[in-house]
Amino acid sequence: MLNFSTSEENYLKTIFHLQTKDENVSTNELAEKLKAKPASITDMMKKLKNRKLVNYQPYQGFRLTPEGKKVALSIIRRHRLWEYFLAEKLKFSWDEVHEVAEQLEHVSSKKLIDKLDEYLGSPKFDPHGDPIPDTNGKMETGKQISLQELPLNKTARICFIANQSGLLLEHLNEKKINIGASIAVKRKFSYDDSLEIKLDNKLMTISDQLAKNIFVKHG
Amino acid sequence: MLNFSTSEENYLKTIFHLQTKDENVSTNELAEKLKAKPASITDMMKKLKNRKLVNYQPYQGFRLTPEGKKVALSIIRRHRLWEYFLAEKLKFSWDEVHEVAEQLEHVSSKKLIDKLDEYLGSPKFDPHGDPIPDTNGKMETGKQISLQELPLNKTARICFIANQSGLLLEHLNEKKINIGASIAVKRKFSYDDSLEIKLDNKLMTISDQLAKNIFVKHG
DNA sequence: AGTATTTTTTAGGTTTGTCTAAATTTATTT
DNA sequence: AAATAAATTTAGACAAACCTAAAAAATACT
Repeated sequence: MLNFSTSEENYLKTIFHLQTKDENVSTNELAEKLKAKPASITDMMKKLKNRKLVNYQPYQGFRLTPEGKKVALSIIRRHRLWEYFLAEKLKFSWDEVHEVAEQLEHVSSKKLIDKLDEYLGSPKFDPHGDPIPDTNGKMETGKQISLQELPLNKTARICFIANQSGLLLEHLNEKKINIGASIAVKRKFSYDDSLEIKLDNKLMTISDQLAKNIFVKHG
Repeated sequence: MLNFSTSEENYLKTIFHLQTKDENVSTNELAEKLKAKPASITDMMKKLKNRKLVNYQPYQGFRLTPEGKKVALSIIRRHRLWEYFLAEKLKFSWDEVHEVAEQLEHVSSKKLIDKLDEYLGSPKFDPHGDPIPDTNGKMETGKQISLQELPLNKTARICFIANQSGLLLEHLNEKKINIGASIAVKRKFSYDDSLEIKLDNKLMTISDQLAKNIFVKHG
């Protein structure tokens, strides 16, 4: 894979996040996300079109080519792996990791990212619950959310426990709450944000604190 | 501390490495180190002089101001901490770390570096044996000498391995001779210049060839 | 000291990525 | 379908960081 400038990488990454199945990304849309002027977007689109990273026809918006998507995914991979590293190893809080990862993601060394991934144990989700693409750009579908964010009566699967302290794990064990289990939220009590959940056809109540550390995926 | 461009940071860092107590750095000297043309150096010196980071008089060479030195040391700190991280945690070999650290050193987040330092246990030497400056730019100053030059019974710390070949590293590994270890020379055999050394309270004999490649610092 | 050589600087140009302002195309409204 | 508004592109400019070639200063050499 060739080398790209920080600017090009940011454009590709942002287009990836903006584009949907059927709709092209518009110049103004991208300009706003990147905090740049529309004229700058047009300039860059011409360049990226030349490099065959986007499909672009004047006045018609643009989208990534398969090659462009591949590059975007590798940047997103770097970003999310660094976020994971910052949170997990350096103990950054979840809301501080993004800014620093924005810089780290542009360090281009395949070997660095592969070794970082290995060192971290090939995590599948970053600290915001977003899936981390693998070397081939493949990743889990859907976003990981905390149990607290799960809408009422939506069935989901437990896939990750954050902030793994001994006490928390012990508590989960006692309540027989395990990774992989099917779970749904039946009631939310606004007084203390505790939840009534349904697990293995059994109802129980869990605290806000606990719910925030249980991550689930739809489906 | 203000923010500097990658280019400015590379200039400051390189001037720091080139300047000596009494001699200014010359335009050509810096041009060669940075693989740039002399004209580019002059351009940048004007800019850095404006920012009061170097003392520069046309045709007279230049050197860092105290402020410039402070910035240079913080870049060197970042570089060496990342080198340590790459070698120690990601298991890069000593000769691969520099190139990647050249990129990582320009990620500017005070918090990142402080947390990285803490995570690594505030190491004092990087994988090449060079001292790592602390937050205030202070670092170990002792002069590096080869083990062959170390006086009898003086305790010293291993800080640098020269001429690192795979064989040498393997050999050191086998003898459990590591950077940072405390070491002293007990006897010198003039027949073949081999040494009897004390390492971790154990006596062993090493060849002249090996001793010449091990660098230590007093203290 | 006067000339030749080396070093350094100046002048002007290039590339990348940005901008503003004007022109153009597309979309919306009456 | 015109007229108006919005979105997009073009044209031209600018800053950073580099370059080449020519000029100027410092140094070295008879």
